[in-house]
Amino acid sequence: MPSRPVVTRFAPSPTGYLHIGGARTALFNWLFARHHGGEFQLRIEDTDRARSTPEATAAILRGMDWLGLDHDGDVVSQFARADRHAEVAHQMLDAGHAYKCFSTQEEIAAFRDAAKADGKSTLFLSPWRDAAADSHPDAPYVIRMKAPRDGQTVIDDQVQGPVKFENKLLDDMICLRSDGTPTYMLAVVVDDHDMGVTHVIRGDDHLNNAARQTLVYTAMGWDVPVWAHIPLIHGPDGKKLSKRHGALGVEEYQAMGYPAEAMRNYLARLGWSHGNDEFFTTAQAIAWFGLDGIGKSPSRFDFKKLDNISGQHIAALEDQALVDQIGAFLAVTGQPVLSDEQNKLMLRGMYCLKERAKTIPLLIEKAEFILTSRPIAPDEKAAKLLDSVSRGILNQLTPLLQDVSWTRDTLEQVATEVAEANDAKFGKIAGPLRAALAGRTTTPSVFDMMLVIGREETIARLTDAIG
RNA sequence: GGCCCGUUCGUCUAUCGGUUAGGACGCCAGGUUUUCAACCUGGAAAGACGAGUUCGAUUCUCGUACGGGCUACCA
Repeated sequence: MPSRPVVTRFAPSPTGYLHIGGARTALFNWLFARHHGGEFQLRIEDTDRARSTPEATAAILRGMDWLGLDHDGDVVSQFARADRHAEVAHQMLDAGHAYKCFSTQEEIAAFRDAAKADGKSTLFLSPWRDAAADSHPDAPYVIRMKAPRDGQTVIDDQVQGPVKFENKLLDDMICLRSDGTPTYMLAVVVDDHDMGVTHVIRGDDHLNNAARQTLVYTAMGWDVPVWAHIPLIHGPDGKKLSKRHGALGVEEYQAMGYPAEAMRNYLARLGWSHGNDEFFTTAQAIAWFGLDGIGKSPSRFDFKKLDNISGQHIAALEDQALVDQIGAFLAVTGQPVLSDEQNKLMLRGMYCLKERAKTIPLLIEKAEFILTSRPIAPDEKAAKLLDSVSRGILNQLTPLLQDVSWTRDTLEQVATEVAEANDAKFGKIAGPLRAALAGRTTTPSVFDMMLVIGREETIARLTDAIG
């Protein structure tokens, strides 16, 4: 293994939002770099000018930022390095590793159509590969790699194992287009080399490309990076993830209220494992992550499991961190943020909220009794519980609350006594109490609510309900 | 069509020739309970198929089937 420090990179093309598969690829690269104390770099592959947009770049950056995948150094624009790519293409040309090809796109397309019709290989063998310079016409040309026609190229992939490719099946890929711009195939190699990338961790849709790219490394005399091609994430139906599966962009997950910590945990677990560990912190993931833990088969995205993991993280997060996350969530989703007073109450009540929510919005829903204010308008179900009999019992309870010590034990004792005095169990008055305090039928424990909002507010709400 | 990769409970996965094939999510049943959630106990649930190697295959090899990827002057 090289003694060079580990350098990984995530290299998305800015043609849309950061999708969930890309996010996982980024996460693996990030975890690997952090595990080794190396660098994680970000490169935007924007050489396709027609499809690249600054909006997409911004969305990718936002997604990375939300997931907490911080990169080292500046964001590299592949397009900005076009001159360097052209330089390398010409170096290969000068060294005899590449050649000028004057075949037009129409000629090549016609060849392929014919080959396809005949059921023959569509591999295009340029007639210009060995043409003498004095036979070159004065016409536009591309620079093609002069790939070896014999032997084989082996990709020693850290996930897939050794993969062999017959060189005769590899085409002379275009490095520089006829307009002088570089192709991705060339640019990716030049950039990875120049950026000092030691480990290329990417989707296995690039596995075939790795063979042709290896040829460029070899031609230039550069070190070939360590390859790790990870399986793609599939949709619930096992097919390739696509828009019809919904929720593809990471920002949508943010908007659904999954904590970033939970997303990192779930995404890491998708295709990577560390024994039977399911729930872990980011710090643990960094400590444990390695290429040998990556599986070889594609995995499917499962919201049920994400929900579960998310719930565990919410329960485990610090109260203040959760209050902060609620604030961030509200801001991102364009909702009014909480007042200082509400935040204070949220912090005080978080202990009885966080054990029961799988996502941030669910957490907010459970906190309705904190966020609401008098007079409380009970919803339909709650209103039903506040019948005359129940109101009568609450009327007995309310004055007793005036002087008891405001602790869970005494509140529970008083409530139970009132219930028994009415020949009922506590369960009988829990519903009406809940309805009166929150105006809802699903809330935290009634005693927890009383403790959080305090004696004065409790009595006021009960008095309102008694009417 | 050609090349490449993959295939363990419904899902995510453990297993690195010898296990009653383990865990998690989900599901079902029961328990607890102050609604929801949580929690506790129990349960159903898997090696795609066929050969071969071996004393012994989920594990190694080959074939088949199925799924996926690539096959652009896209990335």
